[in-house]
Amino acid sequence: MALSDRRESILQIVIQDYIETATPVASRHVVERYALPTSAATIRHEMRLLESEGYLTHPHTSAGRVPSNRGYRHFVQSLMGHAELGVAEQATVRHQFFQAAPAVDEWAELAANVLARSLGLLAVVAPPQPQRLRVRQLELISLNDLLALMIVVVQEARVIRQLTPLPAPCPPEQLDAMAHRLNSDVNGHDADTVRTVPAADADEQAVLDTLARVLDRDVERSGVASIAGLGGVVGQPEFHAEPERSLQLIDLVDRQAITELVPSAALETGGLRVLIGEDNPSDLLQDCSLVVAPYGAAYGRAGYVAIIGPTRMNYSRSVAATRFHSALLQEMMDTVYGGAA
Amino acid sequence: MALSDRRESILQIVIQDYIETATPVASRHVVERYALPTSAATIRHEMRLLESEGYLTHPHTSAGRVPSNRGYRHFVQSLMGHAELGVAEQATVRHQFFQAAPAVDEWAELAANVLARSLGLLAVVAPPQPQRLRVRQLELISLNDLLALMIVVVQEARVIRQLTPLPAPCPPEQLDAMAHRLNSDVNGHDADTVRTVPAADADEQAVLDTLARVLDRDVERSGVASIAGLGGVVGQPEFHAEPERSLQLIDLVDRQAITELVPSAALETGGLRVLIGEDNPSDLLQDCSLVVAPYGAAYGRAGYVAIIGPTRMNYSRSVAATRFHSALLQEMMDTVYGGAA
DNA sequence: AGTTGGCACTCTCAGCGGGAGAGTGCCAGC
DNA sequence: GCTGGCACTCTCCCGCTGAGAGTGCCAACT
Repeated sequence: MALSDRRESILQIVIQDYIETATPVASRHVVERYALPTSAATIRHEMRLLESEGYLTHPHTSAGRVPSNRGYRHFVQSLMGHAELGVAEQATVRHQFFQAAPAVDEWAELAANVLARSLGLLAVVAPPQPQRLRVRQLELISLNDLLALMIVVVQEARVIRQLTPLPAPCPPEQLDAMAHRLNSDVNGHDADTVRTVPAADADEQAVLDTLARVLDRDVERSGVASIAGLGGVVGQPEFHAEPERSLQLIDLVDRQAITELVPSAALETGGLRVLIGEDNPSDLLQDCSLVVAPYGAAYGRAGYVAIIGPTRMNYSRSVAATRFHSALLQEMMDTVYGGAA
Repeated sequence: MALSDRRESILQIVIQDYIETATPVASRHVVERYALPTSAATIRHEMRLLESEGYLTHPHTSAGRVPSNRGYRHFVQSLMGHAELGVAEQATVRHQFFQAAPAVDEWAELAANVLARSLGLLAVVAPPQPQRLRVRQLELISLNDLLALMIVVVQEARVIRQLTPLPAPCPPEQLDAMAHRLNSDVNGHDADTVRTVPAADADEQAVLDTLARVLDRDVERSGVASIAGLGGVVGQPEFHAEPERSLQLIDLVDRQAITELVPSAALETGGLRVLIGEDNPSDLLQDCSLVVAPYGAAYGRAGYVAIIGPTRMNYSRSVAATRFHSALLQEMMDTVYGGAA
């Protein structure tokens, strides 16, 4: 059902006020602060109707109004408009990114930090996860006759290091020769192909085995997300009241488990999504909202930029920042790895 | 002053009981639980004397005894004995480490996680920070004619990636040739020496400049510590009571600022140290204890393994685990990088 | 029909007081 | 030097109360 213009603007005022103050907003407060040309009684009447339609709630009889999840949802869809980050802020962030080392996971780390700081909420940024890694260059460094350090540069711009035990003693020069020989055999190949390369001796076999194993292992590892802003989010008043809630969240972050709560469903749609309260798949985020946007789908399983906070978060800023960062990460990946993909 | 044997054993019982239960320990509780051959009144008398000597305190008149910082200090120095990790646990941890990628910072990450999990406290592990980085191999990958990706493998077993803009257009084959040419010039050199290498053209100059810059920058970056176990430590009862305290700590962790609170003074002595309560240099850790052990001093500024928790932590386990992990990290560095240092 | 002032009603929150419980401190006797 | 007994003190929990904040509704007004 459609809301009258006045009712919509009252809803908007209530939500924005509540987002700002975190206290239930009273009718009198609304007319005074926003200098409305009506009396408190009228606002009260409208609020009552908004409540009966499910947009607002009431913690208890003698408290002001609080937006319901439905209210937030309407706000996000129709009321909030399309905010963008300020040009100055955009420029600052861009600058930081181009200064950083050009590794997707370091970008993710940086993005999480910047987002967390600027929004005061929890930010989770995961790099895209390639389906497979292909060897670009293999180097073997002799530590002693029975132990070598393997360094693999892969086309997907990661570098992997791994210790390899050598079954038969192998002096440095021999190891160099082996690396040189193997390089042409494995160049451009992924784990499965590496497994089909024939080995000249036991040491070569050991090296090839290790190589195939780390190529598989690092596919997993490259999807690891960066998390920042825990301090900001547990400092929010909603967590202040309920310590168990904060503990759950802290534990989730500490164990890196929030990563699994960013629903893959949200990523399949391909665009930015806002999940409010019970939209959220996990019970642990029941009173929280999630803003998430994917990026880099061309480089494997898509990465994402996500913001998690209380349902009373600043959606406008969160959405703008999330959109900007996901686009920026996409752009940077295209610039740096676009040719190689 | 020396304590009588009985008084010492009572002190030990009180401390161990308090560490376990986190509740003030009463005289009657002591005689019952530990089946002492004396009456509660006697214990009470002894406790009173221990209190007058400063080893115990009293939250209020009708509460049991709680160890004072002095009490903990005495416990750590004289009462606790020399605990070691169980052989099975040692073997498990060792195994995990040799499975992992052989990069100091990943070891640090792993150590922090293992420690945090096994102790339920906050663990901070910093890798040693080399004074300078020396180039082992330089690779340049052409992204487009004006942008290259530089990959530098340094002798200190780190790999650095950085974008480099090229002032003059440079096709891929030309870039490969440049990398090949430069490799012999920079091999084994640090930032300062790289700056003295003459450049053949503007592009080479740009590459060399970038190289010198990232060598300097990554010296900083390589000292970054890993932190784990926040969930465990704020779940401790002492934090439950005071939410502001937890918030401060969470914020410290979130901003990576605890790293600066592990006092460098504690590292200069060269061995394991236990700092209890006001021993601690920072006000923010006033009610906390810190167990810290350095390692890898041969590889630059020493790294460290640190445990942070409430003063009521299990010192015996913490010290044993810290000692074991610092020794293990030392050993692993010697095995893997010992030759190169 | 929409708006407004007024007023009763409801619910929270902070502060107060008292009773139960836990432990100590001390004393007198062994 | 040890012990049982007992008074004393302090916390914690419970229920109560009064103030304050806001609403809901009604009757009157435009």
